Amino acid sequence: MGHNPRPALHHPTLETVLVTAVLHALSDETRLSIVRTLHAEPDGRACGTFPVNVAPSTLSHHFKVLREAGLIRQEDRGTQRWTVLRVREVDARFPGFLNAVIAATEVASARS
Amino acid sequence: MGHNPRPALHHPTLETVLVTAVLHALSDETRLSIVRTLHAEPDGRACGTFPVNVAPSTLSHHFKVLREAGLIRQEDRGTQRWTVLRVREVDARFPGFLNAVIAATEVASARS
DNA sequence: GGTATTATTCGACATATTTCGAAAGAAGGC
DNA sequence: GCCTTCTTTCGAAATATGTCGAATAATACC
Repeated sequence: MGHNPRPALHHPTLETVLVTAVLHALSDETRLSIVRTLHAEPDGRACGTFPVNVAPSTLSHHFKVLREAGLIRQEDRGTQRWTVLRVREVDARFPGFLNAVIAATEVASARS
Repeated sequence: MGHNPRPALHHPTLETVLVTAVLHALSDETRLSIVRTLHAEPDGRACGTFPVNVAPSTLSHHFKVLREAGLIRQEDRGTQRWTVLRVREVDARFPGFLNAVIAATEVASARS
């Protein structure tokens, strides 16, 4: 590999994450859309493949907020950064929360 | 009554409220504390009785955010403004969501 | 009408957050 | 080593948000 490998990403344990940080992370339209997409695709996705309308730098910002809120796990695969939702960990920490949020967004988009 | 009664407060129907607005409303420590307090007291409370540490003007701001997110209902009783959580309406619109959020905060405060 | 109580509004300030383009950087292929 | 691909970082700008004190305003009591 290269002589300066990318630094390892920090993934906080769910126990250290504030409830308000999680709620804040999900209160943004773009981040909520990312989480919905990942919830429907347990195998995850590469950064550049999400159906969102923001600049790549803004997307990096949003991934960072989600990662620091403990909602996603990311790892590098070649030039791509792969993202999965930390469903089990979030469900263990906040039982029923993620499903309720996803369900709430589905009602909203069904009405649109 | 007086000749200039206070204008009626606007309480949006839950159908018109964005999921992100609800999540945003709850992503603040003070507002989350208000919602927890109200969840435990279905009869509601007067504005000045909540165990929070902010100025009255800031509290008014937070009540406004919660009201506009459709989470609380407020009415005037003499010089007091009474507040209740709109539990049934929120549960009807976002089944399981409110309980999951409250449960999440209880885990958090149990760990403190 | 004056006073007390309760709460809001107003305006200002500080901080937080979202956004982007340009530059930078790592991995991979040739 | 160069080029391509993918993504991040940096710095800046705009917007959003939380905070407060002072002033305002309605209700209630006398």
